[in-house]
Amino acid sequence: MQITPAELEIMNVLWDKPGIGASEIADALKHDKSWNIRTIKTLVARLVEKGALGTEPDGRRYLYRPLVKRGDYQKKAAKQFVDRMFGGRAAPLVAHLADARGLSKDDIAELEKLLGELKK
Amino acid sequence: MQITPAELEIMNVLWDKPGIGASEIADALKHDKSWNIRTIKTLVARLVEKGALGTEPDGRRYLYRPLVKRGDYQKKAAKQFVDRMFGGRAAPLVAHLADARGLSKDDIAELEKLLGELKK
DNA sequence: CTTCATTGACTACGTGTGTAGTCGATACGT
DNA sequence: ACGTATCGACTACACACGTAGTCAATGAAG
Repeated sequence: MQITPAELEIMNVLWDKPGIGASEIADALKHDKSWNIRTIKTLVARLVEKGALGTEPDGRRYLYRPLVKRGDYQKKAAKQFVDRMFGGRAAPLVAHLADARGLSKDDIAELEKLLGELKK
Repeated sequence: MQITPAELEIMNVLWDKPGIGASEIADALKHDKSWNIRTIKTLVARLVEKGALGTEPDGRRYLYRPLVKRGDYQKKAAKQFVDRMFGGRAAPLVAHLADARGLSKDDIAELEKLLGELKK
């Protein structure tokens, strides 16, 4: 189930707020993206075709809802990315994120907690 | 500087062994990928066009060498990926990797060391 | 009821990407 | 010297992707 970057924007909206129609998706994206409603509908249609979204009739329109869980997709994508870019090693990835100031103090604290749990 | 997944395979070979020609790249990839030498040459040509690879004549052929440092590219790609998939938060990414068994004991130890340094 | 907006279905189109073929020049084996 | 393998340059082509237009039906607003 390949989801492209543009499609992912749609998925993110629907993961946050499942069961809305195309125009509501457009509203949710209006501030970050300046996508034509047509563009959004095309992306949604492709996601339905791919099986990433399910439809539910609501009058003369559809409501959409993710069929893929956000966490599942993230997990798969993360593994793929690390495999491709870092030969499967996670540590260098984290090092780079730190270096790119991608890690806040909170992140670091969270990671420490995580590692504590993993060691058990 | 956009590098596609297929192109990245080429870059990985050249980051490991800079200054080789197209046929040596083909040799290095022969076991994992079954790419026609033409395909490899096309990918290499595109990378040269993009400025990701430099050329150096060697008789009637070229030797290639990365103009982009592996670490720099990894860092940029990592940041992009985390932004897109996790809204910039690294911790959930690491959690997913752990869950996908993408983290070995060594990784965990390495990450702990890393976090120790980051806290300073 | 007429007009206008909105909807899903279908179509379009430039660029990117994976995968490779053609061609003319040249090096290499015999 | 001659055929063959190989090189770089150029070309090809299908499918993916971002971006949007057309069309016929339908619903909403006046």
